[in-house]
Amino acid sequence: MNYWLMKTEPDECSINDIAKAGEQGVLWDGVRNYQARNFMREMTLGDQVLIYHSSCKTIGIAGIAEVCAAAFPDPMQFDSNSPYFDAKASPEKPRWDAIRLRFVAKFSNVISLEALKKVNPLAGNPLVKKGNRLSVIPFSAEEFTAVKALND
DNA sequence: GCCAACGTTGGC
DNA sequence: GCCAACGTTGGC
Repeated sequence: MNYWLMKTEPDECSINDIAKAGEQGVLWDGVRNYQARNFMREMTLGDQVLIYHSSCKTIGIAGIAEVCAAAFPDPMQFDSNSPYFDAKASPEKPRWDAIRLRFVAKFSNVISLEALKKVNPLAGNPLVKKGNRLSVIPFSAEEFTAVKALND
């Protein structure tokens, strides 16, 4: 079992949207960063994922989801009508991956970035570093537990 | 809306 | 392989 954090703009896909998707979960596509993609390829079924709302009014971790489909080629890279289209990708040589995420829990309150910066095990985590742009971040069990504890 | 930080691209 | 230019991210 691995732990991760994934960023999303809640206008695009919020923790509520994931909850509404039910058992089959949501398609997590559009990741166009190699480091983030490589992390997605390491994900296995049942991995726990903290859902982080960015670029919005209430920034922070909103809940937990789990991986319900491991990495597969992101269909949007082949769709010339999609903003995620990549002319350099082909079905024979896909470049980008997607996963699926299923709802696990919504926190009673969004755990704010300000609060996260005060969590000891998170010191040094890219999430709380200025200028960080990584949208998929691996978490240790200790980091995950410390975040989850803030919801209790 | 601003702007610092960052990743990617492309000329050389 | 370097690095300037550019586009994007993301907090404020």
